[in-house]
Amino acid sequence: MVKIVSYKDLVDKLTDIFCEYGYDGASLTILSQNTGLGRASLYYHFPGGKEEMANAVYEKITRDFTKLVLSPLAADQNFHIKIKNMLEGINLFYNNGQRSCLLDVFAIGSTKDTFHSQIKNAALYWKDSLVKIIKDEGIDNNRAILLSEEIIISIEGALVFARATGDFDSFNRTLENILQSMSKDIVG
Amino acid sequence: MVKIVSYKDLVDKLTDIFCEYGYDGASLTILSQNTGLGRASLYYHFPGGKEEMANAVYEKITRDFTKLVLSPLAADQNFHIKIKNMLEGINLFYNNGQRSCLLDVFAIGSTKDTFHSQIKNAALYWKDSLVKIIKDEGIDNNRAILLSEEIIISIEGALVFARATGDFDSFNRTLENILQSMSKDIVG
DNA sequence: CGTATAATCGAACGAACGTTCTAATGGTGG
DNA sequence: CCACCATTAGAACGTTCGTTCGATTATACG
Repeated sequence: MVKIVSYKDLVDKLTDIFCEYGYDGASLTILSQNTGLGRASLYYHFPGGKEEMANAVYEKITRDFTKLVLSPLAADQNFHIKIKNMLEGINLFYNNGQRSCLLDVFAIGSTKDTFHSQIKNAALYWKDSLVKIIKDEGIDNNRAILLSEEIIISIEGALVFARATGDFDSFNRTLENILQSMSKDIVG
Repeated sequence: MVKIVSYKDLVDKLTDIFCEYGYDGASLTILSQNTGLGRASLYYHFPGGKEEMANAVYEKITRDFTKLVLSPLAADQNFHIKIKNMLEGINLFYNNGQRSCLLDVFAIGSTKDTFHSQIKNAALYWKDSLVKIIKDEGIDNNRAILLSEEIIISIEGALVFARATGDFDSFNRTLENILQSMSKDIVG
């Protein structure tokens, strides 16, 4: 277990806890025990309580996703590099498929109403970013949309499958498949 | 809102509630209000309390999934009919993609430990069933495994994407794509 | 070194939790 | 019509929830 020595470490740890127990399942007792901080200490860092902790975690996730997944797509590089970097970002973001719960945690339970529109926007922005760079390769709009959705669907599905079966290799295989099929679809 | 007049209706309603709030988020107050039954009445039908309610819901889901998705794959029909029937079963089971939370609910929070091995077994059995009928079409083992995983991953990913974006048409499109790509992969 | 402030903690709060109790209904067969 | 049992429900149970309090310990700076 990683010792918590900074605010960043604390948010990281909270992320893990919320992923494991869900927002509603992560009681203050659990949060206290798993962080190693007393209940009151958690309230020192997050005066808004559990809700503020969830916000901090979600903001961190959003920052990471933007940095690791979205920004590579907007970089000034050729198509294959952009896709490749995005997939590597996905792998980092989801920790080789072992952190597949990041979205589900906020999409279910008490946090659903709070974050649903944000999750929706993120998903659509991700899709639009893909559509854009695929169209830049000369693919027509409708087909670019379909390909973009297929990419996202494959990634999200691979996460679900990996978590359900415990077979995390399949996640990496899926990412490789996406890269290869993109080569065929775009170049060939 | 559908009036509850039978035990089956009750379990159906509980399924919806658990899907919306998650297991930990679905308090007895919520369960009571949304079913229209008093707290004690719920305990009359489920003496084991909330845990027994979750078990009943999970058993119902398992029965439905077996009937709608798995059994078509074991039927005595040709390959395309089997895949087609399975996809139609998926569409019924997930209610056109609008009930995408069925697994997540039990995969997160307090119910995780209880149901994880069962979910894993179901996923692997689904995959094995697909591998079997694909191999029967003359496809070698490794490729059959990859195709089977791709099918499941596409379905699960489409559910996640549809829920995130609210675009449930994409779910049906994905199911159609699977059917078409299967035609190409197997026949062609 | 002393002091201000950052950070910690266990104890205790009211509210909400899952559960159980006791009593009142509803319909069905004698 | 009555007796019976399936089914209902509100009130109260002890427990745990998220939150706050009061006070103690570390850290940093003049």
